[in-house]
Amino acid sequence: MNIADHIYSTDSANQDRAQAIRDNLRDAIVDRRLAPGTKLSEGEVGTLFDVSRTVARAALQMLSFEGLVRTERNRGAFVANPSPEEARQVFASRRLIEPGIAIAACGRVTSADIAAFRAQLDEEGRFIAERGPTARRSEIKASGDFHLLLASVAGNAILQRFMEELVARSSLVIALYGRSGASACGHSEHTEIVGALESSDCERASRLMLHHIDHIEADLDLRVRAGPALREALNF
Amino acid sequence: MNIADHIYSTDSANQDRAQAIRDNLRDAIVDRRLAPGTKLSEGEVGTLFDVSRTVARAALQMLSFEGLVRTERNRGAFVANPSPEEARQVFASRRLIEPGIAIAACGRVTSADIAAFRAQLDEEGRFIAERGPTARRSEIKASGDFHLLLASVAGNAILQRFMEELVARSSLVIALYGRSGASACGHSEHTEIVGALESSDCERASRLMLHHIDHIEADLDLRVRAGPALREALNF
DNA sequence: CCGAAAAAGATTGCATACGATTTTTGTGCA
DNA sequence: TGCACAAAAATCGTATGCAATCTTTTTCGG
Repeated sequence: MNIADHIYSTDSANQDRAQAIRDNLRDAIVDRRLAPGTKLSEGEVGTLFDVSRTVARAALQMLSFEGLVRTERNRGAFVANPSPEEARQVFASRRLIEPGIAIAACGRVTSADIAAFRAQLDEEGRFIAERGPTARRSEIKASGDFHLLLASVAGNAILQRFMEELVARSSLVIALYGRSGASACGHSEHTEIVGALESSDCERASRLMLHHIDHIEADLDLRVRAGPALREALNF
Repeated sequence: MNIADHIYSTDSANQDRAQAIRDNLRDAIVDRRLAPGTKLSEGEVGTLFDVSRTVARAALQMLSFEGLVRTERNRGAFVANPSPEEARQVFASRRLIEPGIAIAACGRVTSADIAAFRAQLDEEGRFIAERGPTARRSEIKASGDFHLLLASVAGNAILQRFMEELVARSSLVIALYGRSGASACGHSEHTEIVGALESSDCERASRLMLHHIDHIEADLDLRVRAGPALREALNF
């Protein structure tokens, strides 16, 4: 049994190893342990997870589909470095989809779901209270998980997958363009949304979600700067 | 210039052959030249397109991500056979997304776009007038292309890709569960939507789109039947 | 000393090879 | 004939090898 197996046996009984590697890399990207622009060479990924380039390549292809890595022919794969325009499109998509997801979830939410939401909110709160970069990462991830939980409650597998992609890309965007930690604010908004769900006020849940997304995007600084392009050119 | 060109010209010149094979297979699936449940073996696809299994496998993996192909470990890839529940989710997703796309497109549409829409509608009309299964296939494809054209006008690459997936899956669903050819009706609705776009009546365009999707779904017979499961069991 | 061309090294794209698993075919027995 | 079981064929999952392409280093002329 190799290292990778040891790590991921608990994670999930994924059909193939490529998917497990994909999940792991995605977490690393979303957590910002892998900075935008970082090169992900097939060989390196392969040796890191103790698989051949074939499998590593498949994992990178999956991430490329999700928009988390960008591949250039004969050059390789890099952690995506979304432009301000892409960032705007991500949030435009979320503004379009998530209020509807909130309504759908509101119509199907059970008491067990509410309990799951409460647990999720608690975890979020814990990470916000903590200090340090690790807690910060966990906080971003937990914030995204709230939206994914909502999507799963909505009961539409297709929309759920779309949301997974949008949340992951949002994490990248926030990492790149986030100005402050308006996270506490985000947390209170999450709490409000759960409250609306609990009282079956679907219209309110939808409206709160829309405002929430607006607030997240308002915290971004999407002005074009030379920074990212330069860093990109220097292959950093 | 067809829709596919329209979509991918902006994206990038096709990176590799796998993508070309993917496009080809997708067309075949959407056109129903490949029936749901058909086995797509890596070797067969490879020899058919004169590439190695490696490349064929990559193409099948892409289709699997789009939901057009279902892969089973150690068994292979099959053209997707969406269940009635999946069909409902596809249309629920479209009801959520496409009215918003119509509004976005309405706010950005140019006279050149209108001309493209007119050409698209003309082509649709031609296929409807013709008889025979080939025209029928082209008609379904043209109908989908209308929605993809609208998505491209909306100017959001992420939503555009979501729509590509949803339209492709819709074609599968219609092929499986379509009752009649309410296509003429669909055509007239497309015409109306273009009219709304032309007069910049965004609210109306959005409303017409929602009704249009409802009409398409209303033409489906989503009752569960033994048929597909049996055919599936027989590996046909 | 600096810049450009050339060689060396690294990395990707793709094909092929081989073990593992599944499916099909063939055979013996009731 | 019909069924269980084993051999054979087909197919998949994965590793590895080679050519093409890109990147880096070295070398040489100015």
